[in-house]
Amino acid sequence: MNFKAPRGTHDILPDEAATWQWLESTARESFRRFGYREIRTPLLEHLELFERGTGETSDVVQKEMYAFEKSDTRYALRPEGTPSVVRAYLQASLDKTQPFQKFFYIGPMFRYERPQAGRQRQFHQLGAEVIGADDALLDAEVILLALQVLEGIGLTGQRLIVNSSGCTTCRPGYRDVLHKTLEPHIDGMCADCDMRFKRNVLRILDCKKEVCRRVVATLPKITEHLCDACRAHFDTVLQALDGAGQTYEADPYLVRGLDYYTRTVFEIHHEGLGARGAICGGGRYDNLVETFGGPSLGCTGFSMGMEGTLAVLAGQSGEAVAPSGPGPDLLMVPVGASAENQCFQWSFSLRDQGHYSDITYGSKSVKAKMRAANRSGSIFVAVVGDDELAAGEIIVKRMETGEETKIDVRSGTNQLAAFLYDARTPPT
RNA sequence: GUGGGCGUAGCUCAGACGGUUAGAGCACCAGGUUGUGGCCCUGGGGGUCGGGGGUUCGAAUCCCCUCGCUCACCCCA
Repeated sequence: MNFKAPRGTHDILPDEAATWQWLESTARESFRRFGYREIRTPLLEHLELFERGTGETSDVVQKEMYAFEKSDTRYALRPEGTPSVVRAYLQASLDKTQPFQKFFYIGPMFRYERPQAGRQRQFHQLGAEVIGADDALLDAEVILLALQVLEGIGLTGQRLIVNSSGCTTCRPGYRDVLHKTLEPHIDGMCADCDMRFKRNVLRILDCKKEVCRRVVATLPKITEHLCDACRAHFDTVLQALDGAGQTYEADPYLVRGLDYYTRTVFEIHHEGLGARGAICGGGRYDNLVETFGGPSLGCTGFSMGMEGTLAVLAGQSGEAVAPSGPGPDLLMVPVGASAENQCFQWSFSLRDQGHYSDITYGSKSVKAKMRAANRSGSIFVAVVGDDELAAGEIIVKRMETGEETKIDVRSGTNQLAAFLYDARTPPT
């Protein structure tokens, strides 16, 4: 083999594609029930969209983007979906015509990282975005929606973690408090935290090193420093989750990596996903529309990693999660060139009449073709040679029982089609 | 970008104090049935032992380099 798929990318072969389609259709049904409509945006965007949207200080933008220049224009393969959705919303002037929108998307994203469990360079996300309202209930809605998708595919054992990250009014104050409280301890903490102390103190909160965790445990919590509006917003979210009977863990040290988050943030974790526990994350981002030159509009949403979700599900159920597709209704095994041509035509005609019909190809023995027919999962198989052509009738064999039925084909496939139709219609 | 583990047939793996022609199971193909599947029997194809270099009379096996996969860190879905 001369070529391999690039590192961090992989093929989804037909057997596996069935599982993906099943995940997608299950998610689509959840989106439909919640009133979210699909949006499809380009995989290719202007680099600046993510620099300003996702945030110049985020690692995603700083070192993980597939960026390139063509004819003096800088492009990037999208590393996430949210900025594109907001851009599309504004570009279509929806803020002026129908400002409240619920979107969902499903598709590939690209980040240049070292692959590991549940993480690829081309990976797939499904997600939802609500633009145009600041109701706390919508935060609860997208959380419940994300959980609904996971329930829909039968996943169990997921944990919901929620927090508020404040807003432009109260977060700066909390940041100062953290700086002051951490100052005396920072020397004893890890090198990464030393960096975070200078660049983005909040990140220190979710450092996993034992030394740092001990210090973090003594730090003031953001929930104690929220402004009144953020406090009330967060309480409403939690009450809505309570009301829906949804359990959660309020973790005051939950921090998210993208710059645009305000107020509600959440993650859904699952222990089946190795070290990185989050299969889904999201929250509110009330400043992004304005950042892109639009009006001040509240937004909230989530995105879910599909590779990770399927990996966790596969681990849970042991093996394949979706059945492979059914075989043909009728598979014809032609013997000889004229039979092959006739079977080809009959098969084409049967398809026209709504049946999944096919013929075996290749110059193999009948025995070999029957083996292949058996593997294909065909309900009926018919061996067709000169005798059948001369008699004008073929013998279809029900593979499961071996039962054989003669069918007249002198006037084409009508009787054959009717037989196949009856065979799959349960008797009344 | 950093660190650990692993690379032998399509798959799962044996073979490792260096020693004939590198094996098994599964899968695949063919025959046993001149035109009938599954089960069974028999046979067959398929490997530059990830790649390159070195040590040696001799390397899948020892040494060095390299590539790939994988897990973890960073970060994140």
